[in-house]
Amino acid sequence: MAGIKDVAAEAGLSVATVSRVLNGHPSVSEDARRRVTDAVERLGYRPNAVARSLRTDQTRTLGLVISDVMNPYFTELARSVEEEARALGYSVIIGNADERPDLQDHHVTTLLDRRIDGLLVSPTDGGSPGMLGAARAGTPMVFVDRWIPGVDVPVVRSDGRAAVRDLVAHLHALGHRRLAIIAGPAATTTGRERVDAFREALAAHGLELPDAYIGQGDFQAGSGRRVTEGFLDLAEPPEVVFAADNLMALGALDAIRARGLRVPDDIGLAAFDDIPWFVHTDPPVTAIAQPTGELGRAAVRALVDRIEGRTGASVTLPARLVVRRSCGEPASPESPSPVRRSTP
Amino acid sequence: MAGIKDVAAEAGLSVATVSRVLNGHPSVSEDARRRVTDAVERLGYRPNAVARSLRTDQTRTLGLVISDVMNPYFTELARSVEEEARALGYSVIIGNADERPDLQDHHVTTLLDRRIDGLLVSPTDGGSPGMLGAARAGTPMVFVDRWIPGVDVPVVRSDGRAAVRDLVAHLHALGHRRLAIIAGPAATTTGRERVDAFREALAAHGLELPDAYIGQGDFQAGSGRRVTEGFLDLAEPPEVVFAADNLMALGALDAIRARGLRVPDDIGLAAFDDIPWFVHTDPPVTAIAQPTGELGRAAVRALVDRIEGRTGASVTLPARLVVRRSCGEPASPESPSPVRRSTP
DNA sequence: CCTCCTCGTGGAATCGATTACACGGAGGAT
DNA sequence: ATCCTCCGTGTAATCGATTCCACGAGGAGG
Repeated sequence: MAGIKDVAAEAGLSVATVSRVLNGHPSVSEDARRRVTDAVERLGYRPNAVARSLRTDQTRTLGLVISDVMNPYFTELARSVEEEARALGYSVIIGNADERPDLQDHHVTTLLDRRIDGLLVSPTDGGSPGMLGAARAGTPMVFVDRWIPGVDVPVVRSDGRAAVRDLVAHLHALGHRRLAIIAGPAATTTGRERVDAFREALAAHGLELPDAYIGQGDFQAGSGRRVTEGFLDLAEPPEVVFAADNLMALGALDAIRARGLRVPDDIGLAAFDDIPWFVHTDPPVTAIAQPTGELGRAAVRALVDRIEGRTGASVTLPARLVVRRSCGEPASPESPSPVRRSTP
Repeated sequence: MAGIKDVAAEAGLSVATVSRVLNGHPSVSEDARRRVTDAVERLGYRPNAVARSLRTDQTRTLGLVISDVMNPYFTELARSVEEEARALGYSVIIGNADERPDLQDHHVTTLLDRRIDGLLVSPTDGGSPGMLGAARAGTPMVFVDRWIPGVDVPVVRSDGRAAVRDLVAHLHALGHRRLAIIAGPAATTTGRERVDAFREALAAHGLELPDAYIGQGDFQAGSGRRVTEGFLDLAEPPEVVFAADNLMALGALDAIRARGLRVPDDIGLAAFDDIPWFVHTDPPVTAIAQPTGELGRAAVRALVDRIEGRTGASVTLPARLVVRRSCGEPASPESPSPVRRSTP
């Protein structure tokens, strides 16, 4: 492949001048500029990004370490991250941690070895050594969706508290009193937060959240199924199950269907994270929707701010409730709260 | 960040020896080896992959340019590609072309600029200039899922011909005669192939595929909706719609529901590409399942074979029909063909 | 006419690794 | 004792870019 030397030879100039033309440096004559661009054209020359990165100590690349690519929520996040990064002149390398701390660390170290300019992470657990090390070492970094308390890194996330309150109000208005939750891993912030918000919202209606109604999941479909089976085996099963992510909701749907039960008549279902498929499930699933695309874009902007020496602050965006039919039809036509209803 | 020189100083040896230890070169004394590993440990040294790549002219990185990350089929493909690559000691950089040739070219050139060792592509269209150039320039390359005829690059894909025959036999046995298809872009091989296979299978049953029953889609949900609306507006609408991918099936479901029609009573639906959500839609969707994970793994193996100087041949794996309820219940209890039935 | 700036350009150092080659010392063969 | 071989190690070239510094030409100002 042609190198900068070949271009210089072809243009009859030095590599220094060629480099200056390539980087839009002002002090180059119009004539030289033309000869260089012509030579580049003729040779089909493309600069070697590896060599350039070595010299300039920047790769114009962002690392994104995600908990689980197969989760549509994270897929959408990854997509918006890549879009915004591209708009800002950066590439993105995605690492899929699959909810495994060891894999997360593997990706973090690999990305650091490649000298990415900044790191976007939605941490799997309370903080793997490699990640903490990166944060301490001063690698520009931003947490997205989940974060690690006590680590001084901006967080871009959405606050589901209000939406969970809306959800509980909606369920309460529907007459449901025994509400259960399939929680995420206690080591993740989103895992804990959603349970807390749920419990709080319940309390506001004078309801309790007994331990039997808190199932421990891991954000994967399988755990949603297992936990739901446990709920259904209870002497007094819950009237509604709230899954803390969309994959566990899918598992819950599995378990319910396997028993020959029907949603919402026999048991209601709601989920955190809205996805296109929830419109088409049987029945359509009531869910809490995060502004996923906006989160991804905000995270990239915050990270690039840090990289380029600006401040790059934390961002929190509200989630909102999307009512569908999986918890039962409202008895009265009016909405239980100022909440948008999706088209059926 | 500590460099190899710092390690050499710390260990009281030359950079050459340090490098030899790091790369497991045999001719190093046990003593030197220990002193180096100790120094590495103390300094928390990690080799700079950028510098290493510049010198060795290999990045141990694969590029994967995918048509659409939001499509669960490609997500799963990407996941299996990354897994197999990791097992073989390679990283993967994913580029999302979003079914846009210009974006595809953007990613191909970016990846080439970064000097990736090999390229995995599922081409969006008949072949963008950058991609063709890469193939001609001798970049190790493998097509996955889709390919470009006339370009000498191994192809890893699945053959849906037999499964489509099974599907048509199934529909025919159910009594359906007016069968329509939502085709993919004619510029893609999968777009054309699926229509051809469908038409062929129809012919085997003495059925025709009139032009009015071929809708032109683009593998995105929106086109599935539009095409389906067209079908429903026909004086004699089809009894079953076969979508050439899962996203267009989702769109079809939208369109059908918007008219207040029911599947399968009013109209049947089948899709190419099976995904977990099809089990939970209303009703569960009959689909043709590709061995996605195996495709991704085979593609990586073929590509790495090429990179490392071995041959790396094309691979074709069969797809299979998964019968669910979206085309109607079989009148008689026996299966119409030797086909697996999924659990309801 | 001389001096001083500015501008365009080229030479060469540099980034952090790998690796060809040279070299010194130890040990075996003669 | 001499020579050869082999082994472990170090010196320096190299990969392909960027960029500091020096240099020469040409114009402005004295």
